[in-house]
Amino acid sequence: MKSSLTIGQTAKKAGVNIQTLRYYEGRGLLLANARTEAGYRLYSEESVQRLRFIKHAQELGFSLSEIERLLKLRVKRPNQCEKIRKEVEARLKVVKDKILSLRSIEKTLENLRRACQTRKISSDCPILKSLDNAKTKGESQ
Amino acid sequence: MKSSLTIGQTAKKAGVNIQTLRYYEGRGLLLANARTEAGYRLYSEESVQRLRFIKHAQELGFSLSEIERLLKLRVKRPNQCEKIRKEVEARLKVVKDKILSLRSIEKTLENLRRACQTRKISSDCPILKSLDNAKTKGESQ
DNA sequence: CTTGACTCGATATCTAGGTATAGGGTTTAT
DNA sequence: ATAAACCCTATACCTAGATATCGAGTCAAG
Repeated sequence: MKSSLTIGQTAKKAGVNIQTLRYYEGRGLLLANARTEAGYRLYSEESVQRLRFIKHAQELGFSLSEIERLLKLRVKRPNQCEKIRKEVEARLKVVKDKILSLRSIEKTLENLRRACQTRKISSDCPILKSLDNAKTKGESQ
Repeated sequence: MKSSLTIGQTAKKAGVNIQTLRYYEGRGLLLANARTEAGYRLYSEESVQRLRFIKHAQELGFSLSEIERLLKLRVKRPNQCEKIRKEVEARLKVVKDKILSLRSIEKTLENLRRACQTRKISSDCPILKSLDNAKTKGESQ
């Protein structure tokens, strides 16, 4: 017996708004599993999981289109393995870069915490240096 | 001799739009160091660094107000150490949580990459499970 | 068999974070 | 001394990602 949730139950479980589900459906990000006779959307537990993934990923700085790409990743047929592997590789790079940046901020904050404990004054902004491996999109002076 | 950059030079160096600088000034996120007689904004190298930090932090899912909090963190007077330490602790938790989530996604992607190489079919969506330690924020409307 | 909670689609509105434009002054290189 | 390339303020507009509202159909409980 597979669970069938109404849109309201699903939204509540995932902690999102009902219209958000309809909005995601419009974007093709989360489709209902089925509809009742009357046209009511029906969802499953996996829909809830999917919703939570989306919300979580947004907090990590992924846009809805990036999240779509992440959610599409799976090996359906062996012959498209190479294509998928390339895509996985690309997503992986983005994720690893984010982790590196965050670890750099983390280290700075930990230093700052230590400075607090030893009551050492830091008049300049310590966190500024943390991400200064910038991409330098522009050029030199 | 400290460098003085015009708004255009600053924007170019940081790879952002000129109006973005004016917008940030309005938000109190990045003030010009000074103004010329004619009212032209003047920036320093540190402004460029600050801009890059902002842009980078946005990609990690921080909002401008969160970024403001991060940039305000410094020990100005020893008597407010405890207050700052608490704030650092809070920011640190957010950062560490993000790292954990990303590491979980990273692991899933690495598994998927391995599955690709061994041509193992995965009909369901493997990435879904990665963040299933959800927070269940509560309810909707 | 009705009433209140729920759902539908369609459309309008909102917030965050910019980006563009208009009308006018300033600097710089020719 | 004039045109190109800046800069100024103010205001309008834009995109992403939701939320709210409207008028109407549906369902469950008394």
